[in-house]
Amino acid sequence: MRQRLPDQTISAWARLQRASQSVLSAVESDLKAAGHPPLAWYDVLLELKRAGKDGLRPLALQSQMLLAQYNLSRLLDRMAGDGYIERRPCPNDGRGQIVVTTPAGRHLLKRMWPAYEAAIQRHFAERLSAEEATRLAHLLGKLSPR
Amino acid sequence: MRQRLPDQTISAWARLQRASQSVLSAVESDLKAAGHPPLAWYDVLLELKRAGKDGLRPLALQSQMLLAQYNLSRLLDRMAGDGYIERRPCPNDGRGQIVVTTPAGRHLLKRMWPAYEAAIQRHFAERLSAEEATRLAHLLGKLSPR
DNA sequence: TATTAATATATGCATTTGCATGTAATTGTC
DNA sequence: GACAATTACATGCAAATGCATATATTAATA
Repeated sequence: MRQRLPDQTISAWARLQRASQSVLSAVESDLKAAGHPPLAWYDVLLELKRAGKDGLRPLALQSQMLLAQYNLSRLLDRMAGDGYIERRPCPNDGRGQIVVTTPAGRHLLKRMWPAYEAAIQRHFAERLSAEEATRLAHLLGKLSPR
Repeated sequence: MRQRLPDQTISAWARLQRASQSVLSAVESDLKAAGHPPLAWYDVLLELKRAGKDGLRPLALQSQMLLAQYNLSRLLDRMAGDGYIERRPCPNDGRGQIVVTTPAGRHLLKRMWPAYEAAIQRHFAERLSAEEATRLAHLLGKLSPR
């Protein structure tokens, strides 16, 4: 321990816990109320869409989403079980897979967005000015890998 | 849906998810590596300590920690099982309880702090200047209840 | 003051997470 | 090019979480 933490730091830390907990669970709750699957499903589908035709290796999804390997593996199980994604063998690497969205998955992504956008608006965006959002994004960017 | 979300807002939102996930799990992991219970245990003990001699109703802890009622109930089960807290009948309200720390609980709070402080330093504080921490605290404060 | 509604907390059961480890393929080394 | 080490992903089992509902008590109403 090099030095005692200053009060503003402790306060920022406490608020990070509270704010993320509060906003994330409110958004999750709105999604569920609209009859949709959890946020993580949306995130997976979005990453896959961004990745395009070739899909993504689970490994890449993992580091993008900061999800534990076994959690992603089971999340993909569930999403594949519901027909939203497909696992394909990876041509370059026999151990790996390529994950791609199905048409149903791409459709789900579209269907979820209105509820998701409204939830972000209600629980997050509404509480910040444009400038505040920019500053917050900048500060939070310092806290996660790359 | 009143309006499309601006890009900075979406970016801030995405970074809130990533940053909180990244930092919280890193801190949890350091605590566990040091042989300590999860963060939530520390939070409970700290709130109880702040509340002083009279302890707290679970209801109060719940809203302070933004924890679901059943989750808090079971968290208290575990902590009581390990002897860190005690549930006492509530004099004013026969339905309720008063939760207080035991000596072992107060001791745990002290023992956990060095590892916790170091983890906050390493994964959070180190990445922000004092001024940035202040600004971050201010912005995050807008996002959670009161 | 019965009776109904609301509140505080607990709990059975299904789902999810975490941990440890398994399996199969690939890479590195000699 | 054989063999050990590493990597990618899966999985059995225990713990935690979420959901629905139960139980006991207090507050509200008629």
